[in-house]
Amino acid sequence: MTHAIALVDGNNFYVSCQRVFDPKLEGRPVVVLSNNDGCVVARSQEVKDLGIKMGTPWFQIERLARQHGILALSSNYTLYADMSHRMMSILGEFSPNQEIYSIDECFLDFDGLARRDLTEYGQRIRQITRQSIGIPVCVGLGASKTLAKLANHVAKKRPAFEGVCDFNAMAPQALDALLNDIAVGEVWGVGGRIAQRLRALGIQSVQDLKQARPKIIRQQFSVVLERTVAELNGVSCLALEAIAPAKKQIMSSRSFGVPVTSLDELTQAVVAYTTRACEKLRSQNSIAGSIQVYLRTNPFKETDPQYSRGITLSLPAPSSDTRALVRSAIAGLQRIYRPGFAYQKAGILLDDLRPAGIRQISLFDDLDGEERSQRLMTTLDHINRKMGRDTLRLLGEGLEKRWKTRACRLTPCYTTRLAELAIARAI
DNA sequence: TCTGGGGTCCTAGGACCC
DNA sequence: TCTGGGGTCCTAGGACCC
Repeated sequence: MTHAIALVDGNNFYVSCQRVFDPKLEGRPVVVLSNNDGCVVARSQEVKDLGIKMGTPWFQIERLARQHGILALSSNYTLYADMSHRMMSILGEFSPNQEIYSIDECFLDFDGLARRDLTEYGQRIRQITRQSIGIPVCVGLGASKTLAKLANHVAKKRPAFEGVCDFNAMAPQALDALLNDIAVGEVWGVGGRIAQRLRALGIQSVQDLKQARPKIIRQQFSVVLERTVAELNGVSCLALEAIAPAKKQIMSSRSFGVPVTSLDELTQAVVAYTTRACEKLRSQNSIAGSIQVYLRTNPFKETDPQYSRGITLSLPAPSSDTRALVRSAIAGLQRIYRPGFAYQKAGILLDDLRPAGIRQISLFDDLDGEERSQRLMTTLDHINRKMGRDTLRLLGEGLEKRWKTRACRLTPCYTTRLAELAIARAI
């Protein structure tokens, strides 16, 4: 039996979230910038029509932006995360089996609904989501995740489909003709490099890749791309993962708002990043066995002396205690720091993660101390959840935080902070 | 002046073992 | 001149995704 898998995603998600709370943005060209107000990470349709590409540095298009009245906003991840939760819980109502794949997209399993008119069902999903939270979405359907992603691309790019495209409902010849008309680089898992190599082999369109010999693809590329070919042929190789597996690494890194030279300030930043990563670590109930610290100067400033280094330290014992991980992180930083450079970024990576509670106990372990540590961290997390992030924190983060990321165009946290609720006025 | 952050998976190659 | 074969584990690096 043919599977029916849907991919639903929010159109221009970050921009759409902003528009829900500020109607003045409707119909205007709007971009959302990455951390540090660096690059364009979301664009409204008006901006896409101007030919501005994803990832363009803001300073390169500032003049163009003034000409066309483009409004730029700092990214407000608190808002997007909250809107994402709401959207996902609405979409989850349409299938017993949902995989949340990213902040703005999820797969839905429609296998049990095979008798329904799924195109109509897709339209209903769009309508309800729009009504409930004001986010426009598109729906793609196919027999595998890869096909569902591709169908979603078609639903977005080709107005004739009106936001819903079901490959399963198309005649085989019509589908082949459509796939023949889509560049191979649009396939999920085919990035710039692989697309280039495929083209060199004469594989230009999605249809070409679908018809490629799996054995050759495996030889020339990898087992991953071989799987993609199978998926394009309707053989589902990638299962829907309704329960997100625990992360294997947890990273926290940021570019600085201003260049940083002193070990003191780098230490503050590293303490802050480690604190964040440990919160994430504990929230998935894991402990870390090792931590990597790295720092680097700004590679774009080619005239400046460059330095980039990282170091991995094994912890004396796997832990999720912020204090223990911070100790290791600082020790690592001290070993790789060199004075005389203008640093642009630092980060840490928690690695060798495993579930808390499963570990080898050694003769010298301080079990009482460990219990105290756990109680302390639980209390810390509880207070910070209740009273707001950073209510309780290590002094090592510093107070002034000159190095903090820039966000000059930040909008309010409309849905998560009482003081920043949107205000509606009746006229 | 100004160029993001956070993840995953796979492969190749070296070290080491029997 | 000739110089085993097969396995595991680890790490670094590449490619991809959003």
